[in-house]
Amino acid sequence: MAVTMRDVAARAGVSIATVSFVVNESKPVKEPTRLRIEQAMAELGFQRNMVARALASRQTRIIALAYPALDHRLGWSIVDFVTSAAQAAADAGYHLVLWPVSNDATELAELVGQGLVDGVLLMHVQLDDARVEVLRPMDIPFALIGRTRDVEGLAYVDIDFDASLRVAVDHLTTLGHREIVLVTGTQETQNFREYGPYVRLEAAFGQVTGGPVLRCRQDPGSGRELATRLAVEAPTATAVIVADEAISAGLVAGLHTRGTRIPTDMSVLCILTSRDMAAMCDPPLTIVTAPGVELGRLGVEALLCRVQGATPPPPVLRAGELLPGESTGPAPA
Amino acid sequence: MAVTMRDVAARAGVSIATVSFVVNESKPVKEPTRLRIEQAMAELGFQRNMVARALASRQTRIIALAYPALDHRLGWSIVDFVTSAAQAAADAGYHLVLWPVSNDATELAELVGQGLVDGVLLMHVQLDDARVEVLRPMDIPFALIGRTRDVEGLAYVDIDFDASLRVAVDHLTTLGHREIVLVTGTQETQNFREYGPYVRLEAAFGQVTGGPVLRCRQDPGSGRELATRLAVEAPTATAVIVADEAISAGLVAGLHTRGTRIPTDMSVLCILTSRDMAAMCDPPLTIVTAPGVELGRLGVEALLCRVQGATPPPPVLRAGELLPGESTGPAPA
DNA sequence: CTGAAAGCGCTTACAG
DNA sequence: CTGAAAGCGCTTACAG
Repeated sequence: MAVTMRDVAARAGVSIATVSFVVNESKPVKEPTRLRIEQAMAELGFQRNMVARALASRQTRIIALAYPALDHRLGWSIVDFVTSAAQAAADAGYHLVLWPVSNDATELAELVGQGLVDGVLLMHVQLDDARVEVLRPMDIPFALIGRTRDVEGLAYVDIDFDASLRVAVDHLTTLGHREIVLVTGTQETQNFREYGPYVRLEAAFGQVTGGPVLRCRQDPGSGRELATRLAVEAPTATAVIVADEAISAGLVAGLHTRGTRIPTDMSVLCILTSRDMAAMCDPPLTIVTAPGVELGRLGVEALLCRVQGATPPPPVLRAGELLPGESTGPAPA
Repeated sequence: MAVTMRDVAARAGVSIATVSFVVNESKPVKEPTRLRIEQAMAELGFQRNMVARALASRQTRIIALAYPALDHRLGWSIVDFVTSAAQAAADAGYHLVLWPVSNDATELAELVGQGLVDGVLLMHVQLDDARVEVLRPMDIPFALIGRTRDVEGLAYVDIDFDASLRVAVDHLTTLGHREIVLVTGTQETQNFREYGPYVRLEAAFGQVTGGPVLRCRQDPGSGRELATRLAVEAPTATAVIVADEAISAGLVAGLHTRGTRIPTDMSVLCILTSRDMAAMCDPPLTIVTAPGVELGRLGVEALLCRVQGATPPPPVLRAGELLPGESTGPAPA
């Protein structure tokens, strides 16, 4: 039913090999021959069968995005990230398939063993990530969005947490704040520990300020309750840096409810989030952006370099940038 | 390098056909033979090559989720939806690939022509959707999340907008509100017109209340400005139903800034959004939920019925349910 | 119940 | 520059 290379070859009076050469531009073909073939293809509406091509060439041109569907709450900025990764793949002639895999990683091995994908992109990487150890010996190219403790030999793109955090702290200290709290998310499940972003932000925060860290479940309801905890556990703090989108909006709402004025009584800065998120709060939040769109594209590009055997690009770290809103102001006297 | 059926067959002393029969359980195989084969598979760590299987069986077991990446802003509830669709596909032994396609639909025809997918799931359906017309004659199964004006012969799952809106309006009228405004999003691009959800909500709203409709760009910043428009264009309204997540949070923040008290001066209800979204606002919003998780699963199931040639399930409409928050209250006297 | 063989629609050495 | 042919790793009538 579908038009095959055989049909095109017959119509153009050539062999299917020659058709393949022009379709793939894989070998020079004489002008007149090429024109005949191209015309035949156009007339018949030929489209090459990707599955057959995949089998013969040992390349599916599909890459997988593995994300731990169950073990970690997906933030909203994930939308930008995934969209941009899918688009970057499409631009390079690849397809992106979504693999919701549990973090125990055996599932990942099975999936890879099916031979359906040319490479795997891992997101939500933990410091010691079982998935990396599974993939390493499997001779399938992979790249990380995020990074493990030991990144020797790995292809990855990640946020520059040190720089991002410094941007946030600098902004606040310039405003006169001396007692700053950092809020990160909790590790929620057995299979999910030592999430890179939290560990690295906390480490950077410890170095720069030595201030206290509060951990909070990653949902707006818990963020709301955090307003109370903050008053109890860090009564003298004048500013808070929140490292999770879901928490921050809830926190702002919770502070409101308690009658804490932002930024008069308390400055709030949300780190690694989006402009839209900022505008949703009242007052509009000061944020340090999450480079999600950029990381999606860079991650796919890094992976495709490996897939295509090109020299892998050096690992990339991207810092977020400060977008001043109205949720931060001078420290109270 | 990889273990093939040929290897397994050799080791078990059978033909590859027989191996295939046990792998697929497609024909009865005598107990002892089956055991030998299963042992051989285990010893060799055999996994069948999905690409070869796809070529031979004419089924890739991949389904595509086509979403208009550029023409429409993705809401946050999309995360639940996509995750649930991917999971439902995985549960049924299928993979979900993301296709960011422009709305002009020729791209879609090309992608389908590649023979990579067994079926297509369309989201963000417009009343007259070019993609549906492209797909109809292409003898590839497809299903819609949402629905066109004419649904004759189509497989779809959608929100029950009439019922969902009625739930919202009932809640407000019970509280004594008589002047209610509906806020929907704008159609932003040439390629994107008459978005089903807005058209249907507006129609239902017209029938039930006859009240005014305001349209707003779908981002929190515009939602914020909407607070002012509301005062000008519907000065006597005491309640507003907002049909977009991005707008609603901005609106609440904007009302705050203007000094409008919620719900004392104005009740705000967000329709078709999530519990998390509700908790992010202050006060926590009263909402009618978006059945995103459920629709993701149902959409995949409807599509797979068609793919597998089963009798297609009857179209499903799901209403959201009311989750009372603190953003709605008695109408001011 | 099991096997030999054709075939899915391509790609890719190898000849010429 | 072009073609005949093997082969990618399976599935599936068709025999037996």
